[in-house]
Amino acid sequence: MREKPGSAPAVRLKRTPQRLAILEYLEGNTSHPSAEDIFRAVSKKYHSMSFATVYNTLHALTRAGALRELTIDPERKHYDPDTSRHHHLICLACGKIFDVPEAIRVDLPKAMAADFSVVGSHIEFYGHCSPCRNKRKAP
Amino acid sequence: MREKPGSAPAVRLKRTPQRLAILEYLEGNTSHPSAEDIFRAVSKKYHSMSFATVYNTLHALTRAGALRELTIDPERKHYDPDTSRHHHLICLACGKIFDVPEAIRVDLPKAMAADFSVVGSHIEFYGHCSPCRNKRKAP
DNA sequence: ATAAATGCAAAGCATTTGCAGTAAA
DNA sequence: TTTACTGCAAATGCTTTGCATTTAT
Repeated sequence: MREKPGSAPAVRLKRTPQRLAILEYLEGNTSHPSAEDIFRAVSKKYHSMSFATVYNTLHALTRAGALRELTIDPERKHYDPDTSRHHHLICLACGKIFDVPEAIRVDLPKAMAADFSVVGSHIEFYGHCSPCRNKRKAP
Repeated sequence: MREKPGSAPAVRLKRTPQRLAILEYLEGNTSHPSAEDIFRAVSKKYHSMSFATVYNTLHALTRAGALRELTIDPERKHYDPDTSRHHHLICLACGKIFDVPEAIRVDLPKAMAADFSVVGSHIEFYGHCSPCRNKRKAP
């Protein structure tokens, strides 16, 4: 089961320095970091940072609709500060996640459209990015 | 990082009764069970069944290309015995996963097509199945 | 003041692994 | 007989939680 979008509770979020640091790291970040990536990056400036705070902030931001949780990598969750409709490409060699601007509009086949109300969709592309493709050719 | 498809090792699989029971349960199953679902179902007949064996079998079948691991549910993996190209729909209310026959062919935007070689793609639809829609109206 | 956030450690789950015994081949 | 599989238990890794303390409002 997953979090229902649009059900942001009316909680006032406190602007703590830890949260601001996480927000700053996330701002415009297109690397789709995991919680650990975020923890490591922010810890450099903030030695007292804890995982609990990272997860707490991530959840708060997700609930507030400012962040999107990605369930692409079977090993761990990744976080995307870009909440606009777009898709992703995962390199099978290096594991990096890339943005794919939505230009593609997908619809349910007519036969199913009557039985489901679709709220959103997400495409995952699997393939190889050029650095990894080149590594293959010249090892 | 994820398992590269098509790299099935040349290991001879043994047809143990446990594996056959798991295979039988999976055969034609469209419920997209989790490892625990499978464990519970097969345990009824097979009291000695262990999780290690379930996971072991699941990996073996996945490596052999007879099974597809789904990374849709953030909580746990689900398994799909249908390895043909198709997509999925997840009900946001009940969490059930439904098959969406591929009829939709998606391509990378031209701008990216030069930088990636795409091996496959998978669409996840989010919405509500009719039972859940009806429950909403009449609670 | 007061409600929420932090940080630590412990707990929770899903999944993996080591290994001795067991059973296909 | 050889090689793989089973099942148990312990270990791992990501994520969550409880709680006393601190901090933003």
